Amino acid sequence: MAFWAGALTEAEAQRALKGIAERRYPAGSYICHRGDRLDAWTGVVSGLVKLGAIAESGKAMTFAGIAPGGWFGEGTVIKNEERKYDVVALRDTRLALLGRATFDWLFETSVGFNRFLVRQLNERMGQFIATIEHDRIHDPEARIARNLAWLFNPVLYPRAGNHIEITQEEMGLLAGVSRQVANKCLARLEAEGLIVLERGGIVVRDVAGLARYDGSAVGGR
DNA sequence: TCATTAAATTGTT
DNA sequence: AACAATTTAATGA
Repeated sequence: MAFWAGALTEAEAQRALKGIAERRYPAGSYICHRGDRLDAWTGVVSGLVKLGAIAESGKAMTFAGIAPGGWFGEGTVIKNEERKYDVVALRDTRLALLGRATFDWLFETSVGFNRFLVRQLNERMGQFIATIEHDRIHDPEARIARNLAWLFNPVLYPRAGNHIEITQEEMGLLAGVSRQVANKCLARLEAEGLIVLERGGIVVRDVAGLARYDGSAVGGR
């Protein structure tokens, strides 16, 4: 089961399990649109989803990519408001949905659950701050690097290892660039020793290096 | 186990 | 966007 369940007591975990439903989404489908009311805290069981929004200017913006083991939507559930972003399945995806009633119960009852939430919110905050600091990232290579680093955040996605299964096409969808550009950028990042490319996957050698990548580092332009 | 084929992914133009 | 090259998965002898 989900790793946050480890922070719960036996009784809490059992009740949480009963409140969870699972749904499947085919690749490319919208899980929900901005403005929808989806009263569930959502976890990625398998697959890959993207949180993002379309600005009024028409520019697409990615807030975060969520890999298996990642959970999102707690803000929407806690504040009982509409979604502030779009959620898209980048590939065939299975989601675990924790209903509002159960979420509220855990929120009121479980110390472990709240610890987990605070940790998660704090980590997200740090991620956004880092994004704002670097501001206006138009360099596609830097965007690829940042999105990759997000996927390897050890707090948000506590998987073991430094390998992720993701195609270059999916990487491009995440960063908002074409597959061709993603291909070139990844090749450069590999040349700089930050990552190693595999077929259908990427091995990260230097997560910190990716996180602070600003396009002016090594081979910079 | 090996050969053939289909599908997916990557590298280029 | 289209094409070629490469790798993997599936199938059947």
